[in-house]
Amino acid sequence: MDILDSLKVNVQNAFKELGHEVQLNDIIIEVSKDPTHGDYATNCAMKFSRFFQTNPRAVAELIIPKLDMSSIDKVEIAGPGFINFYMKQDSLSKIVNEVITKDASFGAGEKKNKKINVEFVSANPTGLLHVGTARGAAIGDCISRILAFNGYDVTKEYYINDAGMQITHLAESIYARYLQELGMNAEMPEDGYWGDDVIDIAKQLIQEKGKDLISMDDAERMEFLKQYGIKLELGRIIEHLKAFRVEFDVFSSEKAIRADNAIEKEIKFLGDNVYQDDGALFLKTTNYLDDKDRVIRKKDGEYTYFMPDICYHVNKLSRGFDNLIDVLGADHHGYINRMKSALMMHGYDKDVLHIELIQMVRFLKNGVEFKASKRSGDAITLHEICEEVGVDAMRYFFAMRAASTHMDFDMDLAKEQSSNNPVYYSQYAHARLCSVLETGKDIKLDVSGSLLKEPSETELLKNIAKFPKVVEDAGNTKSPYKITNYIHDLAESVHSFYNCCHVIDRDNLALSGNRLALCKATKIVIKNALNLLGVSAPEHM
RNA sequence: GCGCCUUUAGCUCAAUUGGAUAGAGUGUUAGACUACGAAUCUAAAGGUUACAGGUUCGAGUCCUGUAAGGCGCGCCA
Repeated sequence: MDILDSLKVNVQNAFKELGHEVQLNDIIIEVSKDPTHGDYATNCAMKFSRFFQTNPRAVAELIIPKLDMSSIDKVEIAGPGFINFYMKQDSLSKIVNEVITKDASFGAGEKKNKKINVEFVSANPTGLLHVGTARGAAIGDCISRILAFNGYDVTKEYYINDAGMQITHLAESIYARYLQELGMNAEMPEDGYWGDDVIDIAKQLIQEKGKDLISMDDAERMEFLKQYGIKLELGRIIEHLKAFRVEFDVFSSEKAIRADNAIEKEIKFLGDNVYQDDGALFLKTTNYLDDKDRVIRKKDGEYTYFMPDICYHVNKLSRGFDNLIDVLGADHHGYINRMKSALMMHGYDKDVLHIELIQMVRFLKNGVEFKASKRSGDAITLHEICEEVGVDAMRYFFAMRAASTHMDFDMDLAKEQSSNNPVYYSQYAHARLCSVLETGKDIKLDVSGSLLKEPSETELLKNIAKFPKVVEDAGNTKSPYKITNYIHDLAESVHSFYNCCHVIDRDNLALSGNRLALCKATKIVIKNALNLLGVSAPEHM
């Protein structure tokens, strides 16, 4: 049991002796920011003062004599009723051995035996991925990594919209380019895709098939072009995502979801929730969370995108997932209650589906907003920006802020800042530790940590001990930025420690062994944390 | 008009989910390498937490109202 948990249990037992049952989760132990407030503190005397009909400080007076002091050096009451803990040195320093023993698994949560499906990116395969999707890709991937580390069984999934109108437009665009490349007259369709990628596809098509397509009948050619286009576009998307260190476990196709009359069966299942009005079919989502009923089949007999999406979500749940997470752009927020309503018609709780909204990123070029669209083909691609800025910097940047914040991405700054980027601050801490360990590799490590007494050493010990709690919190709140903030704090205490404590002293091998062990433990934690963000932990920079 | 998100230091963001003197980065100013990596460190300055009320031992955080910005409100996806 780690130091924070044992303090919680300690406090819980003290309450029990006083005749009050308190939930472990309701006891908050915080790491004191100010050293004059001890190492750790709890507000529980204030929080539960109502049990005792007296003021918080008096409650603290009651609790303190009941505490088990075996790992605590000193306790004091402060301010309005905080209880500050001053820990015995060895109870803090034993974390060194624990981290080194657990190594890559330090910080990991216990197996939860729960399956979570995280769906993200899911961009239409009609062009290259642009930077706008990068934030969702980074955050979705980080959430998946964090949840997996927390002990959940995570499946990363990509939904391919391969049955809608966009794909038809893609096929038409490819054919127009194909004819043009063959020197014939052809106009691009009105809703066509003008990017260079479509021209590339047309060229490749000519190499493989020559002029064969011209003689095909319309329906056959259309079907062929759709499949061909999807295959190539999706192939490049996957390739670029892989370069961004994002890989999926499952790809689901809308076409496959629609197969076997799945939609008709679903409508039958929805039964009384479906009604006809003005020639269209509506779903009575207002019976649940929505403020408006939604059309599922248009007057012309076509289904709206909402309908197969319902089938898709039901399909995911039928595969045995306990929870679904969708990572969506904030412009889809109207979609949340509608989808939850549909799932509630299946008897699911509204919370089986969590939708993580990613706020828009505004791209600035020379200080001016840069609007780009995929259709016109002038969008900046994910691939381009990765090459210019670097994957580590990109991922760190997107993982740095809460998903709900509207953020600006300044292209010029991103490039120029590369040596000034916060990611290097954290990576440098790791590289520095590696370097020290290399220099002192002949000195025997002392994992007892018994000689670590400097304030900057204590600070470091408390910070690495906190890691499992940070991971848990980041998982529960699906907030990668909490990991990023933590890494920054940790790196700060590393640099601070490094500057005031000389690690390798050949005249004091005992102390050196202690400090090298601390370096090793810290290095492990930084690496584990960076890994949750998909950012590398270099040994040299 | 309705709904969602946002508003905290000059700028970009935190604040352990209601706790102690609201913290980091960046920018500004002043210092620190003949020791393990100066992509670093140590300081200083910078705040009426958009505004007005309310709830309580205690509010940046919760409630009500106001203002500003973004995004939605389609038988598009």
